Amino acid sequence: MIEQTAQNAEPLSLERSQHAPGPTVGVSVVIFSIQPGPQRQQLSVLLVRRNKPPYENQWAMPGGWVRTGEGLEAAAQRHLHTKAGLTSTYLEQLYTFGRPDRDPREHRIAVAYYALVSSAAAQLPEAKADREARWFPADCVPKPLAFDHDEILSYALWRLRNKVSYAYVAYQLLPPTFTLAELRKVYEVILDHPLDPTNFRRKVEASGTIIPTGKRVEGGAHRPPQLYRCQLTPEQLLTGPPS
Amino acid sequence: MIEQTAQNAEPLSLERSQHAPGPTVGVSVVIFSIQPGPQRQQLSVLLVRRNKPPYENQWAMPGGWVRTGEGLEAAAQRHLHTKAGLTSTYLEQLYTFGRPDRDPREHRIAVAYYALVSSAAAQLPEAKADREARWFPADCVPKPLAFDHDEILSYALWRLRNKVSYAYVAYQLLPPTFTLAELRKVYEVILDHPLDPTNFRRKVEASGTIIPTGKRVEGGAHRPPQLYRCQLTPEQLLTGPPS
DNA sequence: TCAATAGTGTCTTTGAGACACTATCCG
DNA sequence: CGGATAGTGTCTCAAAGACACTATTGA
Repeated sequence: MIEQTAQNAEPLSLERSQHAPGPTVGVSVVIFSIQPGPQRQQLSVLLVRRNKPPYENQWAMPGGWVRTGEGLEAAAQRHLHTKAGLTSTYLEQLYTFGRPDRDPREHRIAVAYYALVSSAAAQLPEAKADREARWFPADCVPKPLAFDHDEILSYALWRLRNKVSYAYVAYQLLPPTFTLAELRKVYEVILDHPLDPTNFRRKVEASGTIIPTGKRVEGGAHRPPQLYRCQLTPEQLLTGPPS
Repeated sequence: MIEQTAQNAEPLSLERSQHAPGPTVGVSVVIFSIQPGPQRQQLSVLLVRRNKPPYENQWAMPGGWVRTGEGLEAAAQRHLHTKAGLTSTYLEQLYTFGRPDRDPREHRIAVAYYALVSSAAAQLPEAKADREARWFPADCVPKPLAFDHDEILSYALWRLRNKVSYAYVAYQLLPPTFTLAELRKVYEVILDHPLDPTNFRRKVEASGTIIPTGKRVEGGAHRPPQLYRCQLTPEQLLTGPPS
């Protein structure tokens, strides 16, 4: 913890407030979405281009300071919104990166979050699109990223791939109603391998997390699939971190 | 992250360095060990007693400042050593707690770690034992703990119970050689329910993480069990966090 | 009718758990 | 020998996966 437990009472509080302010604190947000790629849907990450040193012109995950009195998640949401113009329904703390040399200017720790954004909500503001902010396929980002962001990204990918296989997070990447094929596609894109439609259907139906809307998709050239929506019980929403 | 990406360039860096220093940073360490209890072995947590406000005389997890230029894990190790007099073979980042009001004095974030200490290495220095630092059964700590440490502890417990069921971390709580019954006991104590000795043996043997030493325990009143030691491959050591 | 996707039924394999059984030690 | 713990063999059951099959649409 943070407070001293006075045995070994080095005069740390004094020392600290006057001479050693300690590391500063920021947040970084890895923003995931499914975006259309050259061939097919791809798991993508939103990056912003830095326009000042250090790492000028390199791409980085959006982020920034945490203000005094501001919660960590609130700070992440704020930067998500101001830097990328997006709002996310799902935000989860990833890991805190604290290597003293991760920022050449000073010792700053970064509390990293990752966010899931549905394709529908993933439109970038015109003003920023392409020049200042862009979606990149998650396995094909312009390396190296600024700071230690390559490391942050690869950990986020690892975590998302793990999480998707035991928690109901994939829904966050889809619009409110979706077909089973679309849901399966999300899993396939994240896990990067095909899934058996039969068994996938059985498993998802058995989980009780989707309910049929009764409606069907119209206008396709084939048999129209049913539309489902997601309904998670409080337990299924439990993501793990403290309540 | 931490650096601004100059679009939306509010003059944050200036503001920050002169007026708003942002939250300060500390670490907290939840230290686990298996300790003998009234009836049997128990999963225990090391707590230290605070001897100054705030929360004077209440129990808390050991921890303290992160120094400028010091890595987070190094800070955790340092406080583990100076506050509790222990050394740990296993230290893993848990979560970062940042509620602005978690410390009544100022906005401080706590990067929480948890440590596993073998029973052999869990002896507290005489000077501290009982008065300043003590092992408590993990499900029976003196509530409320200082700050938000109840929340940190319950999350650490949740995480340890999860982790033990899919990763090879239990060995960290045992001496270098151990019997299968001892290893099983560790699992039973953490998971808080009995395990079938037969199936436990099969599963552990199949995992290939233990190798028989050929030696046996002597002096028991019954058939002497074999001693094993643990050998983890690099893959099995992978705990998840970034390499 | 055909191509293509939606959706069903069923077999096999695998791993977890239950549990009866044998082995070996001490006193 | 008897009590206790170490260690083995085998059955059952449930979930995961493979895959052949039927259903329904537009063109």
